[in-house]
Amino acid sequence: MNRSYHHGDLKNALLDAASALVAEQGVDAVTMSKVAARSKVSSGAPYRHFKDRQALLRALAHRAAARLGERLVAVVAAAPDHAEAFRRSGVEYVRFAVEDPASFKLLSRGELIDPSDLPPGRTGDRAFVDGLAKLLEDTSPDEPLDAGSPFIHQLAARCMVHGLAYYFVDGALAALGSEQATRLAEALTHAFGSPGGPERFDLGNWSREE
Amino acid sequence: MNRSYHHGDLKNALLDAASALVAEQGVDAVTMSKVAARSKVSSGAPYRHFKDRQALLRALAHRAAARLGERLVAVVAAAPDHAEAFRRSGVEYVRFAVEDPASFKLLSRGELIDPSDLPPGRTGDRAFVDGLAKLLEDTSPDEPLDAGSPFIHQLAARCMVHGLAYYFVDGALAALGSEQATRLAEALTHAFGSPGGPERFDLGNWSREE
DNA sequence: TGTACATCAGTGAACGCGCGTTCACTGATGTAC
DNA sequence: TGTACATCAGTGAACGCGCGTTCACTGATGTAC
Repeated sequence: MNRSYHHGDLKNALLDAASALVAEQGVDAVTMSKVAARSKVSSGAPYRHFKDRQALLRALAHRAAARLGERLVAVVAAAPDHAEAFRRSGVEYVRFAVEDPASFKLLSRGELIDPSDLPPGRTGDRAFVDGLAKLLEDTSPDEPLDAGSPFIHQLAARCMVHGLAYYFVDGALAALGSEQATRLAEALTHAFGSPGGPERFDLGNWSREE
Repeated sequence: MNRSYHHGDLKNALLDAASALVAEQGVDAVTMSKVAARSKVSSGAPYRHFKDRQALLRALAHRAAARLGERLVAVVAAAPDHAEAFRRSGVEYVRFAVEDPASFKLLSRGELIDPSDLPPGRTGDRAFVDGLAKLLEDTSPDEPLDAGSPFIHQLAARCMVHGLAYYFVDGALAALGSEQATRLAEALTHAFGSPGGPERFDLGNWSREE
């Protein structure tokens, strides 16, 4: 924790600088030079802590996933029942996005997430996608899908909160301010009860096949 | 339309090449060199048709907005009533995203859209955001928002289809294939009737203050 | 406490590369008579 | 139809720049005795 010489905690300072760049200009604007300059170190210094640019971005995404995971776990733990846990997870997802847009953007870019070292909480995601795929397989393409299926229900909720978060972070609703995001998230999620399935959204962690 | 020498239609060829790059590697991967190389012309040739890189990207976004606009107009025209028009617009939005992911990605990046030269169809967007803002103002922050409001209803629908489109284009559901996107969009939008408001989603055109 | 040395974190110059953009040029096309 | 000339689209070399990454270095810190 000393900050006299040798910076003290350059690794986290670099991550913070990179995070700010993501929030301001997007993932592609994260360059080693800019990250180093923002942290007031020379251009070579980051390589003492990260093998290369990819490693820094991965570490950043990993930190983002951990932050989202912590928030969702806390919200679920405080909820009185599954239905409320599910609903509040959705609201918390939107809050996370507007309060930490850099993390949200990183998690939306699946290619940065290494599935092998994700924090607890994402276990249910692959199962959800698999279940959805199975539902699609088991239903004839000509028949409408079962609107009462928990998968359809949960998908609708996930899409809704993700879309809302997206509009606030990168879209038309950014001008409204973050408190309004929470209010709208409350309003939208109240239309959805618990599907009786998984008790969390876990939205940010959906992995993508590469 | 001759293609002997002088390429014939280089302008559109450049846009197509850029579009392919967006779909494959994202907006930031669009470089003048790569666009020129894909079109089999020298690196300076694009400057006969576009002032600079920004101009090319803007033209691309403009073309994307026009394509979405046309599709939505056609779908609305074919619908028997407002409720169906609204619902089918949502489905069409998802279909557009999976069939032309490059256009979808471009339209999601508001900063590329010049509001002054958008195709017909986006007129309602600013009104929608304004109406939503007014609803938020008129309601005390401590009171829940009116769940029956057409604004809340339409917002929920817009967020849902945008989220679904996003997951198919850039996220966890990409592995499922585009036919499944349509089926899921049908299932999700059937839960929503028309709010009695605007008869289209116009989702891709929300402008952003810069 | 004091000295000697190993370890470590940050320096700053250097590299090769791909980028956006410019520009004098060349060769095909369109037009006037 | 044929010639002369203006227009236009694409060429390819060149530029300056910021990038990711490397590396010999330096100076602070930690440790052994």
